[in-house]
Amino acid sequence: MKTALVWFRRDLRLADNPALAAALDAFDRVVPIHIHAPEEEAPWAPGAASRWWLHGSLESLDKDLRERGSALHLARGPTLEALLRLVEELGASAVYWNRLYEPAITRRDREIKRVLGERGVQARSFKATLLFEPWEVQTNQDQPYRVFTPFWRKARTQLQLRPPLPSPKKVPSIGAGSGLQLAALELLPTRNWDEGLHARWSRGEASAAKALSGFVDSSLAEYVDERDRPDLDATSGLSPHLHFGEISPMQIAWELDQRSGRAGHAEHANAAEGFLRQLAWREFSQHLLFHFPDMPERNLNPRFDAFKWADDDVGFIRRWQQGRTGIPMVDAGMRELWVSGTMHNRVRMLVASFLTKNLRQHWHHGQRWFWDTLVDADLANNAQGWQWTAGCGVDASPYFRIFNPVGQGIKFDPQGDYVRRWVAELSDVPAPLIHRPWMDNGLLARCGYPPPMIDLDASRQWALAAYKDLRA
DNA sequence: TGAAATGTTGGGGCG
DNA sequence: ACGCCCCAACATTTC
Repeated sequence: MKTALVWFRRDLRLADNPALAAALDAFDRVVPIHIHAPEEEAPWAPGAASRWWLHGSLESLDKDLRERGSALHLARGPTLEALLRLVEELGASAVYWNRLYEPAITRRDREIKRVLGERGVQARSFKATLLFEPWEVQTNQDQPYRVFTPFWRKARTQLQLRPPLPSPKKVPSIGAGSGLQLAALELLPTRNWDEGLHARWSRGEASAAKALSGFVDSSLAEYVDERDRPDLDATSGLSPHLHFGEISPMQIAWELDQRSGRAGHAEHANAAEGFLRQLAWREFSQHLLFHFPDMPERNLNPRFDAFKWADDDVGFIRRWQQGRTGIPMVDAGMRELWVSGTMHNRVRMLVASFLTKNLRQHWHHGQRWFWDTLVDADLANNAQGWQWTAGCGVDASPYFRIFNPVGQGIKFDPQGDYVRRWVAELSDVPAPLIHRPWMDNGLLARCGYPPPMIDLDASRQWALAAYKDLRA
């Protein structure tokens, strides 16, 4: 009897899982394992919202495995020691896993591969998490890309769709005794702040598939036109599912292609292409992080190191975090984040612009808050997004691009429904005033809503001046 | 994946 | 009919 371990990390699905499929092909017994070792990802160990998601996703995977005659074996790190112990205990001759690309993880996994190899244990990793591995897309001079559009132009020509691997009907396993209980990982909050998360999200592979089909059925056709509208339900909501690998980008790309091909309408194809382009941002972020591993810590554009941030202002940062800035669109976004663990992408850009430009607080503060509160917190996406808005990234928004949260509100939340949904104090304010309630004398006091913590126009001028300094 | 300031154009009111 | 002005709409420039 030949036994393999399949080491689940952020590929918490059974369908389209190349490591699992390959192990099932080649071995008599396959033991699915997950090793809890957050300290190995320091300083970017998963935040609170991510841990909440992980709990549910592991629970779901375990249930799906049990329906197939197996179960998820949980262990605690250090990962290498846990793997060696399990290999020994189970008499396994191989460990299979799907690749991740973050610096701390690639470093660790390379070492694990080396040690397993030395001990005569076959260690194989697979491509599963991305459409393009970071080294697969290169300029004609064999360099990594730094700008999204040329990256995508090149990658698009290389995209080879394939049908997703089917979910195995059975996972022949053996009891891998003495595993940990999920509760022992202590992933869930001790204080009860996760009601909003439960209300918004269903975790696990089946929920991910449902989110995809729901999106494709009801929103894809309008995606290009409506994806910037936080007041509408126009986005896919797939990002946390993707982050934890409950669904693969290939499953999504394949489904999009099937639908647009079948429908045969140009607009369907156009919508599918638009969504694929958004998926490509995720690929691009991973590409950048792989080639520029200090992206989460350091400005990709070193000229920006000289930028004069305002002194850290804990009071400012806290008001931003709590959604008490007095700017309705900013507060709506920050409260949506706190309550539901997510924020509409356009609003992410706008609150980030507000923190880094109007308040001129270092982008690290925003990055860290998002890291802890987003259920889709992803090292590459998060770092790339913050560097983009702050203007210090390689393909960054130019320094003078400062969002006006009032203008953004009027444009993308025209009736104010988004603000009313998240900012209870403003629930009775009519559309013309909703994005600038301070224009009506006495309205703020009646609503119990704070005045703007900062003058938008003056702080804009201030930021422009600071950024101009940098250029000189 | 801006916003505001400035420039240009063209239609309509009006003497 | 014509020129003039106003101004909205759009385009371009600048930060």
